[in-house]
Amino acid sequence: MTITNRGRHQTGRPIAAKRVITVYTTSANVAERQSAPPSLAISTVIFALRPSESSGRPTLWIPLVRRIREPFKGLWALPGGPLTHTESLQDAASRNLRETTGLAPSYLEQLYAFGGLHRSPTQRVVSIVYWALVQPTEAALADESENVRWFRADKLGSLAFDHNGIVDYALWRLRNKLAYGPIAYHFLGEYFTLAQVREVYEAVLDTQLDPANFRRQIKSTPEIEETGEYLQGGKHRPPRLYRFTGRPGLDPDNRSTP
Amino acid sequence: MTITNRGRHQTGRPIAAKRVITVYTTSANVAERQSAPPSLAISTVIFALRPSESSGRPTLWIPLVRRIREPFKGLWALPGGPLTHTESLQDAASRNLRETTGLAPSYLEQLYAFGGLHRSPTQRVVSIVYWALVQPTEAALADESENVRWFRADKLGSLAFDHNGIVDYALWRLRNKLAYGPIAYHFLGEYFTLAQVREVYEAVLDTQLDPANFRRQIKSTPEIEETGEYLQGGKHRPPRLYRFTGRPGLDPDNRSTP
DNA sequence: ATCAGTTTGAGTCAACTTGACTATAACTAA
DNA sequence: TTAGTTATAGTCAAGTTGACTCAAACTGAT
Repeated sequence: MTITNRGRHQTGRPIAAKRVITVYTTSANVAERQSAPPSLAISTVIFALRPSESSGRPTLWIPLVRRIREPFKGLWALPGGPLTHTESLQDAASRNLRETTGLAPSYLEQLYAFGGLHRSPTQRVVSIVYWALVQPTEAALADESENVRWFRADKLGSLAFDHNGIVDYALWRLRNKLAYGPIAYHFLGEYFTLAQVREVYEAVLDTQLDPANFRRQIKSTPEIEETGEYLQGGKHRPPRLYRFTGRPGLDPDNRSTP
Repeated sequence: MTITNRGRHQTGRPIAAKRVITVYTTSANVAERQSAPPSLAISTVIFALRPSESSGRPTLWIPLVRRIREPFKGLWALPGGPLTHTESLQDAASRNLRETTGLAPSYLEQLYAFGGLHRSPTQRVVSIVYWALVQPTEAALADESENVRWFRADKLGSLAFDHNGIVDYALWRLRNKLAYGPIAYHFLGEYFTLAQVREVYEAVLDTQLDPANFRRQIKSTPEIEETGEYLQGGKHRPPRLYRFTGRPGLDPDNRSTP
């Protein structure tokens, strides 16, 4: 939509009016590629917390899939795929996530539409990228195979296409949202202690936070609710369990959902 | 890009592999439409400050274009058009802006990719929407015609497609950015007084702000610089002129530009 | 039973920020 | 010269933040 004009150059639809006949094929030549509309793909940057091998403390991990064909055959890339006609962008991201990693996200938000001319050497592709958070219980069950593997977010190596830049941007966004919005809870289960929330912040922002000040700040946010429950089993005073009562929504797809 | 799979269901490219032959035409039937890839359009929400007719104080205005064909023929819509193959998303937005309104934006940022299934009654369209700020000197020169007209942002009436929702979201984003980031200056020229900055805030946020407190806060931001110049000509003490020294960049397209 | 070790959770205090408000400065117009 | 207007500095109380102290409540070892 959004096809508008002043009655001079443009004609209603993007390509329609010329009655272009386009043959898509994997070996399309340059002329054919130039007349084809840019392909549209959906990708997702998925974040989960998993214990680091060294320290055991939670750290940020991202699942990637290995490319099994050119371009960038053999390199790791973000999970993604085409957009089908019967699903919205967010549904496509969701489906994609499920198909490649077996995961159901607890938070899913559009990140950005990447459409630079030379993102792929073979084709003009516009990628609409989402970012997702999954809970550790989910992440532990996630499919892992020869072609799907989890990586520490700070040790990714060189990825296919412009995916390193996309991950950097997703990380920036995640840190930003964490600092300003109630997002940390989507990394956790329904009940959690304030220390667990702090561990999320410490892992994502890569800093140490003062426990006393942190709990004061978190407790002052309205989206969190005390329960009467306590987490037993530690070698110390049992911490109280809390529950998240807020709703995610900020972007247009989520804003109206009640 | 981002076409990845586990070697089972998917095949490299979205549609390519089946060697589909697709005929695009304005009267394409349902079967043809379903096999065509979703069309990609670029639209822009353009904001400028113009004096209100009633009070004379600056208020937010948006240029719209009239649709000259179905669907929604006769209704007002956001300026937009197709994405060509030789331009990036941002360039397409920029060109579009220039072609429909004659404007050059002083700020341009991606807003969101809208891709709901039923946004257009005739076609599946994914719109990548940008939002732009233009300076009032520019806005005053802007083309206006039978099919291009400026509207007050708070009095738009019913627009084509889902454009009312898009404008609402753009407004929300503008207000957010204004509150947290150095964005107000893009509504103004190179030199400005602190009172002018305050007028921008008051117009966009639709509130009254205390002049003394406002100047204290603004002066504490590093992106602003005192000049030795003063604005003469008022019926009062001449205010000092300031200059904006920061850079816009936050999203991936702008982050690296030095 | 008691004690050492741990984390939870409340509280204190100084530095800083914010909103409401006062006062003076510097111009124009009458 | 004076009234009107906005610019700009400053004060003060309330609220927030970061560094820090300390008691509470558990476990495990002695």
